[in-house]
Amino acid sequence: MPVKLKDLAQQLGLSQTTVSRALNGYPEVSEATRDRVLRAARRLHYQPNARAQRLATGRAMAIGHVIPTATKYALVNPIFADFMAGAGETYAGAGYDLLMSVVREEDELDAYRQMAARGSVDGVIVHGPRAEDPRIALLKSLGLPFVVHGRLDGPDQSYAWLDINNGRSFRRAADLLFDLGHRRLALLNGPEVMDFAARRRAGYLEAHRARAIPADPALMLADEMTEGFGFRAGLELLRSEAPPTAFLVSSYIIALGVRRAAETLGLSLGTDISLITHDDDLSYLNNRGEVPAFSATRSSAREAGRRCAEIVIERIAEPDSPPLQELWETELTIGLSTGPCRSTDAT
Amino acid sequence: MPVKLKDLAQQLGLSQTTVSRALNGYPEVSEATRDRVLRAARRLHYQPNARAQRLATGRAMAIGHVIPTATKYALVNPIFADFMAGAGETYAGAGYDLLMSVVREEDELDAYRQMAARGSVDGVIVHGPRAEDPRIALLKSLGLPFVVHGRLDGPDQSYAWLDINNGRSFRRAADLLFDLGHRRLALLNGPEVMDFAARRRAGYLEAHRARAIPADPALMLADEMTEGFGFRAGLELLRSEAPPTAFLVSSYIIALGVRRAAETLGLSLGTDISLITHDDDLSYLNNRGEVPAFSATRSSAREAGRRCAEIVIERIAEPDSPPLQELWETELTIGLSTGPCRSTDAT
DNA sequence: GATGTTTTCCAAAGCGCTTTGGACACGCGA
DNA sequence: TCGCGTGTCCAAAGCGCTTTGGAAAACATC
Repeated sequence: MPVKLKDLAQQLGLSQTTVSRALNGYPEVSEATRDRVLRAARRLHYQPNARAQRLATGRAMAIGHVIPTATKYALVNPIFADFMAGAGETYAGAGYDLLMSVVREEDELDAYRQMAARGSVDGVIVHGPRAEDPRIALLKSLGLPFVVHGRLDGPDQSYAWLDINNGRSFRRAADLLFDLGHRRLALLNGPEVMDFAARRRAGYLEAHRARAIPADPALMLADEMTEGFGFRAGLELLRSEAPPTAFLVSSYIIALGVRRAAETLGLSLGTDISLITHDDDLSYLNNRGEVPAFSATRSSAREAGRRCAEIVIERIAEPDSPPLQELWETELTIGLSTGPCRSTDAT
Repeated sequence: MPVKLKDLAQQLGLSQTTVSRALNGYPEVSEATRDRVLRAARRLHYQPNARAQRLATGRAMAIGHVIPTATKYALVNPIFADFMAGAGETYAGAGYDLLMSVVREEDELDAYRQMAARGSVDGVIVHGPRAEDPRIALLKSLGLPFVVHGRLDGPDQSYAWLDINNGRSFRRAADLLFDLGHRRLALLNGPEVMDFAARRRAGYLEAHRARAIPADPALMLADEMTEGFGFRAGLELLRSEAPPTAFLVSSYIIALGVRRAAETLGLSLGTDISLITHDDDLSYLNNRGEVPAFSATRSSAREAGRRCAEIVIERIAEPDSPPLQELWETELTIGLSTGPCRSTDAT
């Protein structure tokens, strides 16, 4: 039987009011009694009942993350764990809980509605925005504070988001490959209904346009970001009539597949062909070290999680403040997977 | 302003009691009025306030997952996302929320204590049990229903767990490699303070003992299950005086690193050297298809998540029932990474 | 028709906190 | 002395549900 506020008050010969105020740092209580209260609370291992607190304050002290358990565009992807870990750290520090709701894709919007109606969270983080994503409008109409990890074009641009500069990131990566003499760059992208993938493609195309190099549609593939996709696509492209000399890929996992394909064909990354991947700096795919295995556009998913959590907490505190929007640049780091173009017909 | 029970009752000209009972399926209400109530609830989009419900019922309707944000033995590993997705599906179906708490490793036990004391969850799932794990004893003393994903030896064996047969799994894999003529098997394991890793090592050793083949300590490595570990260890072992002809590795991610090492040295998996990995059947590392890339001991992390969630929900419903313990066998599936031993000195 | 029994509903008391609207004591200046 | 602010504290009224302990009505039994 846990000790409750009433018990504590009784022990101290004080009212619940005073004890509550003492614990919550209100000024209407003398330092002497506050001290007494805190001391007793510690001694009796008093922990306020979360359920009661939430009802009384009308706040859930929780942030929601809705994860569609999709067959397509699965969010159950490698960056997810790191992002959540980052967000979770911030929540813990701020006294918030992290509520994760895994739902079928078609129930996704309902999940948000329900969170709002039932009051089980004070705010949410929106993952993986897609083109024409209905979630922003919904959340606005629900009045539920939120922040988007990523962003999206659309008529209404007044919402909080945190994104990396996907366009510039891939533009720069493509530029680098061009500078190395490559002319035929394959793009292995994530599903291009996802906003981030669309922007990366745009950056890739922009780099071509800037140099008046035609972009070959046959070199631009998009699919789920699995190792298998990288392998199959890599194999197919490298065996084709006019193979690419370099790859620009959207995820480390895809890159691993491409490397397998290359090595299956006896080609070596960094010498025979070049590759630059986006790298979410995941804890279990460490691409650091003196010389990283892959040249990469790097941005930490974990750091993004941390910051998104901060932003949503700020928005809960001040829902009417102008929405924060942060665009992070990525680091373009050179690793072992890039080198000058060797192909004879490249020049 | 959301519609609440009181409003609904007023609208219907009924008491809150009756409406509540009608909604919650109690028998003390006629079918006619129940129907009327449900209809009105739907029409007015009534959603019971979760906070109030939790306080009134004394149940949190949430399951906790404590994730230590460790530098060592990080749980932020690839299987995590899939496991959570599986568990989340079950929770959603049963009306439970998933509460995730990311804490510093030294605060881990406190996180459980707090969950129990504050009543923010009804039960927890314990991840990644380690040797002499204090969590089981703690949770028992807290009276918080729980299930362990994995298991561990210890004096008190009466707790619920779900584990794969790590010992037999690696025993069988080693046997297969022996049958293929290999005699020097490298073991690239996870940190052996983790129970699963210790059992895999035991299985590996048992296979050696059964054939009276000495196990070379130089071939047995354990570390964080990263791609980098696989690469470095693979490189080092393959370059050594007496290299292994086959690898037994604890994670797909490690296996990817070993493959990189092998191919860096111009060796090909399945012909020059063999490899069997444990495969958690992760959605983004699909090792299926007609012939999988890796021979593997396979068991779905997602399925495990689903089942663990079911078990913990059962335990919440009946805390005094005898604890369920499930030991799953893995599938030993043959892929492209295994073949007969070619080494001349193998026979 | 009187007496149980069952069905159907309700008023009110929680759940364990926070917060409102005083009450009381004390010190201060007028 | 009075009045007034100020610093401390408290009783009680929420928060929005569930649940207890009836009461009234409807039905069955003799």
